[in-house]
Parts: sequence; C-alpha cells; structure tokens
Amino acid sequence: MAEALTAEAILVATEEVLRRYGPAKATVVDVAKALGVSHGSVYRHFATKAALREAVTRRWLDAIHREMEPAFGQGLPASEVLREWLQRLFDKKRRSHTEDLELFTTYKTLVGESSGVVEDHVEHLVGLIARIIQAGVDTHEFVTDDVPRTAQAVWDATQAFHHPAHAQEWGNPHIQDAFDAVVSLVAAGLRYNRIPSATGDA
Amino acid sequence: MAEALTAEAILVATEEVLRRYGPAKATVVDVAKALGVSHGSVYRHFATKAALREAVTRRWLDAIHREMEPAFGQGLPASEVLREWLQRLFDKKRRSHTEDLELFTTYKTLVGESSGVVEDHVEHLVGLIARIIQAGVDTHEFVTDDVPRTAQAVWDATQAFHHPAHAQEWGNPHIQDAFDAVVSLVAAGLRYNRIPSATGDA
DNA sequence: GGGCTGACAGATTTCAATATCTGTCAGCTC
DNA sequence: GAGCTGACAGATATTGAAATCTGTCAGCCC
Repeated sequence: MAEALTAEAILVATEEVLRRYGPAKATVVDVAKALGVSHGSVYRHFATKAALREAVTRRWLDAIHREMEPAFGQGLPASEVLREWLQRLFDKKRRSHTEDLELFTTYKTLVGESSGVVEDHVEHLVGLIARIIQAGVDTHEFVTDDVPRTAQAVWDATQAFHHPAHAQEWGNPHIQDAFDAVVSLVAAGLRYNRIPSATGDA
Repeated sequence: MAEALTAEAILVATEEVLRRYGPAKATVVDVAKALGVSHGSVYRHFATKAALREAVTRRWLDAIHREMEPAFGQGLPASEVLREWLQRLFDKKRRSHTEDLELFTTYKTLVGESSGVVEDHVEHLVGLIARIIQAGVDTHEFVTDDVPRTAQAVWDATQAFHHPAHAQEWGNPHIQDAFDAVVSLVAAGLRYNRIPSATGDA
C-alpha cells in the first residue's frame, strides 16, 4: 500500500492537473488518476470540486502573501518603501502574465470563481499598504486622518497595475512609465492629503 | 419608393436591433429586416458586420464626448472642476450599468471588439483631463512639469471608477466613499506633484 | 446607371443525441 | 472500522449534422 492520501497531496496533484489541462478541462477524475486513487477518495477530503479549486486558490494567494512583506528597516522613507512594494507587486503579476500566460489565465479563472478568498487576499494586501502608510505618518512624512481609508485609496488608484482585468495593457512598452507616474502622483498625495470624512468636503 | 437608404438610418436601426436582441444574437439580416430592405443593401454602406458595429460604437462614444465637456468658467478651483468631471463620468457609467445592464453589456461587448475606436475615445477623455490640469497649473493651484503625462496618471488612477471591468464593484454601497478617497488623494497629489521624468527618480 | 434584390458558397451557430463528469453511497479490504 | 472502491443518477460537456448567417455578385428596376 502507498502513503495515506492527504489533503496536501491532493492539492499538489490538482495544481499539476490544472497546469497541464487548464481550468476548463481539469476534472476530479483527472486528479484522482494522477494520484492513482478512485475519484471518490478525493471527495473524502474536499466536499465539492469548487471547494477543491478554492483550496488551490487560497494556497496560491497565501504564497503571494509571504512574498509581499514590506521592506521596512533599511532606513528608507515610507514613500520609497511604498514604491518598492507596489513595484514588486506589479512585477510579480506582470511577469506571471508574460512568462506563463496559461497559468496566469488558470489562476484568473479560479479567482473569478471564489470571490470570498480573493476578498481576504485583497484585505490582507491593503492591510500591508496601511502598515506602510502608518509608518510614514509616524515619521510625519505622510499626512492623513484615516489610514485604512487612505490605504484602500492607494490600492484602488493602482488597480491598473495589479487587477488581472488590466493585464493585456501590461505588455505595452510605456506601462512602466505609466506606473511611475501614478505612484509619484499617489506618493505626492500622501504627503499632503487630508481626505474629508465620508460626508464632508474640502 | 421609400426614402433612400442612408448610413445614418442603418446605424439607428442597428442600435435598435442591438438593444432588442443583444450583441450575440443581432444579425445583419435583422438590421435589414428592420429597415425593410435586403441585407445586401446594408453591405453597400458598411463593408463588413464588424465595420457596422464599430460605427455604432463610435457614434455612442461621440455622444459621451459631447456630455463630458469640463465645467470651466464658474469660478471653481481646478480641483473642484476635476472632481466634478470625474464624478460626472463615474455617475454616467454607473447609472448605465445599474439602470440598463443589458445595454451596458452590449456596449461592453462592442467596445471589446473595436480597440482602435476605444483608444481614440480614451485619448479624447485624457485630453479633457489635461485641459483641466493645465488650467490648474495656470493658476498655480497644481504643480507638474508634464501635463499630458499627469493627465494619463489621473486617468489610470481612477480606472476602478470608469473601466467596465470594475463595474461589478459599482453596486457596493461604499463605492462613493472609495471614489471620494481616490479623488482626494489624486487632487492632493496634483497640488504638489513633480513626477520625475521617465528615467530619473525622486 | 445607381441602387437594390435575392441566390449562392463558405463560415458560423444551433440543437439534440451521446459521452463524460460530479457527487453519493453500499460494500469491500486491510 | 477507517479509508477506499466502483457502480450509479443526475448534471454538464462534446460532437456532428442541420440550420442560419456573412459577404459576394449577376441581374433587375426605376
């Protein structure tokens, strides 16, 4: 008898099957075949095919979280930490789009299926931006009276450089220049921004 | 004999057919039927079905251009003109999405088909933003050493509120707050922004 | 003769029959 | 008996034949 079938082994096999056949063709039977078990066994660990795909997506997004820790502690100004962080995120997305379009499309499909997981992912990344902004506020480099709200605004203002719907523009040779322009604009805004609260106005 | 068949009449009929059947089902034969002519006659005015659809798209986008003239000349600061302009654009898109989802989807499809027309459209709107920014620079309200580049940055930073790919988020009750936060951040950035040129850095 | 028609070829879409897949579960195996 | 198998019902996807659509053009009509 082989090793016991674990959820982890199923996830690894599912990733492999998704990579090979793509999200449209990958079936639970394929995953079971790759593991040398009956497909009924897979359902012992994951209630539905959707749950299995969601678990793969979560795994993938968690790996991104690990790579997106902000680069504090090198004496850089907060604007530079923010710029580097956004650049790192952009590079990661852009590279995975240009170098492995099929895998990118696969994950884009998965992401479109499990909105809850993605909301958690976005919330996490916006939280990291908030930490960077807070550091800038602490050193009086940035001005804002609502850090979480401003972090969300930075996220929203840079959608063109991380939201997969904009991926087709990432091949444009001027895209890095456009990125620099937006980040500079945002960074300048952070230095002097006082966002009026939800009802008021400047 | 009826009136002579004009390109204009064909465009009107095509819009009607698209509205009625949607982009997937609308055929050139349907358009001809609505006009009471043979479909061969339509091809006398438009070389292909794609050209016909593109002409409808252009017509629609031109109508938007006419409604998006900036509100200068009321003594408002440039930041307020910009804010009102972006709000007007956002409202227009959001309303057409919530009040007539089918038509919105139709135009989204058409837009996806004719990228050249859309590029012209975006270029026009970014040009309008540039005019607003230039007015702000003239009164020393804004600071930037590259107006067109900054205008593009404002456009890119507000993608979440006009790009159709983000339309599903426009129903979120907090979306207006998110919009205000981004516009405030951008407006603050315009007051103090010096975007480094393509190669340099701050 | 300028503009329109309608028949046509090839491309695309539809539809229904067929095959495959998902999710369940009784029973087998170690 | 904990974990796995494999047969099964209903849901979904595939396929290929038939129908429809696009784009052309010779000829008709005012």
